[in-house]
Amino acid sequence: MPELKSRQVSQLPPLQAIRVFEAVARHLSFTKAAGELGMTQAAASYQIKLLEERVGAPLFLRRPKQIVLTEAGQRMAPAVSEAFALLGGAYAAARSGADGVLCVSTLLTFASNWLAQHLGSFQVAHPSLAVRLDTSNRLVDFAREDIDIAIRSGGGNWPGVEVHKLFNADFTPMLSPKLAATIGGVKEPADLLRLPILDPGDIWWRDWFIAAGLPVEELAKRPGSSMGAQAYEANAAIAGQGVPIVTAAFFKAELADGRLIQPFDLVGDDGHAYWLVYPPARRNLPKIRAFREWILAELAGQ
Amino acid sequence: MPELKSRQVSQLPPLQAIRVFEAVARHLSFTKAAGELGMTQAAASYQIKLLEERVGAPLFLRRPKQIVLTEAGQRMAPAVSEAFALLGGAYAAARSGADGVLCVSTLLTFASNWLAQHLGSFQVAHPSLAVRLDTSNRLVDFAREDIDIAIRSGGGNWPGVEVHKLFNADFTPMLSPKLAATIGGVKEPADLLRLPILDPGDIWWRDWFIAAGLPVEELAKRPGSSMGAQAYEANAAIAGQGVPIVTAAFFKAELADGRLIQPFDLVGDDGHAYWLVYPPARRNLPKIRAFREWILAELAGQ
DNA sequence: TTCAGGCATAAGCCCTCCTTATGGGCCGTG
DNA sequence: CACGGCCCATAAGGAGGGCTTATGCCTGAA
Repeated sequence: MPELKSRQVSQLPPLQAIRVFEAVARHLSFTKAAGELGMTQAAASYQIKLLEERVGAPLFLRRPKQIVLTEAGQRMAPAVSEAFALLGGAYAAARSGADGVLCVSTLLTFASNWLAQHLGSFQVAHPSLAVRLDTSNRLVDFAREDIDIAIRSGGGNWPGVEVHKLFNADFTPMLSPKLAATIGGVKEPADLLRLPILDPGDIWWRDWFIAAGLPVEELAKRPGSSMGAQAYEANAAIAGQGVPIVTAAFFKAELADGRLIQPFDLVGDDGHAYWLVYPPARRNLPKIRAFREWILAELAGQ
Repeated sequence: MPELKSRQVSQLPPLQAIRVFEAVARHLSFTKAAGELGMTQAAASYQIKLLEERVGAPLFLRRPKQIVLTEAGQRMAPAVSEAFALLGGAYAAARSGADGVLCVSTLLTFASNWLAQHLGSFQVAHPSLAVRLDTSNRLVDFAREDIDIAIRSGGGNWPGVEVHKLFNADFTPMLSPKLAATIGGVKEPADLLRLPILDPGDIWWRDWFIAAGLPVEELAKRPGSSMGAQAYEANAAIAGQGVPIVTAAFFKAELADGRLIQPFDLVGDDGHAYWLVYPPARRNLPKIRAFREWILAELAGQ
């Protein structure tokens, strides 16, 4: 469609040439403008000549020691400068805006069990970065939603995204030291049978009982009450209300300060893990890099 | 200077990509925008992807039946549209402005002897074209002065300009019929010796006297009074005050209506001529073309 | 007169950007 | 439910725009 093309071309000037014109008009010098634009004087000369032919009139008068704008050039220069200022502003705004807000899509579990406790340190480290959490269990599609980076749980084999493993979604019983003390300490798995089990219907309990050699039937006898989020169960555990089976990695802080204890090294593992994922194209964006490095360091450093 | 270049590039976006972005943002469709810009959908997709990588954030969310602007895209779109409107306006203004005013540099002689009588018909034929005359005898340099087209006298061999010969700068005596009648008509060159010679010091008289076989000494005896412009001498001649030697082509109208007569076919010619000149690059500009065609037709048609 | 600064021009090459071709996702309809 | 249409993404390939280097010209200053 050469016709359409030529029509369009005549409506709007060659942009590269216009950019050069703007610089030349500001400096009133081909050489200086070329320097500012990072190109040679010859290139600037070429572009101006091109533009003059398109406009149909000279834009500069070549005087010995300097150039001056022609009437046509004077008409064009102010508006062009303003347009470029606008363009530059918009671009910069989009760029910095892109750096200023980080949209994290995260699983509910991860948000309440881990991010809630740790995000503060990220904010402190990057005060200029506003974090917007988008909490849902959908598998976000970076092409369709305005999301920068996400936490997913699963096998880690998603196409078209860059992934970093955060930790395995393993599970093991946890309880408060006080509760353990009520039965003289928890020495072996069977001791758990003498304590309240939180959410005994959880599939994880079943797996763990099997791995630990405990009778699965015991679980069925217990009163079932699913709390949903691990954080709630953990709180109940801290309060001494019973023993949940949870992902230890979520509660490193509680383990560290003694509010909770992990009585056994035995952990269940269904092969799933938590992953940090983002589009490969944005791997090196400052905010992506900042979040990635922070979260990996945070997990490694504890 | 790769450093400078990359710095610059990061300050201002890739312009072609921005132009595509503007169209896409307006249509909210890659395909339609590509159509408007006279390129393929693939090209639009490519440019948007490029821009998104530069900005560091997606600008559009790809939804099934249509695309929508992301937050970053929304921030950018209005300013970008405005900037392009500005650019388009400035460009159009420069373009049309370039077509609206025609600067003609002309020799004093030509202006008063020919243009003054004829320019009116050009104005009538091109009412939207304003003509600005720049009258001087300098040899204008199109690179240094804001001139569109010029009339020059000389050999016609100037480098770097396009030339059209208007007519030879020949010369021959002219006089009013009444003055001729006072001596019973002018039949042969020698008859002129019985009449007043206007500006007898003019080199043209000398040349013509020699060509006509008249005694050159006669000229020296006459009272010298140079009037300068041929138009003044012609007026004096019409008033019957004497005989000037002038370029016949300037006075076709006077010859046609009988105010002046050219008694002899003998014309002097020093090889010079009047020429229309302009930069080759502007050969096809509407206003250049209009003036050229008009002046050539005007001279041919008489 | 020579030198320095600045623009124009020519030749040549690289890389951007566009095209064609193809595939995938989602929608509607028969 | 399958099929065709619409729209966008991607890959490969090619043309030409636009940059660089090299050189020349002009002018004003020393």
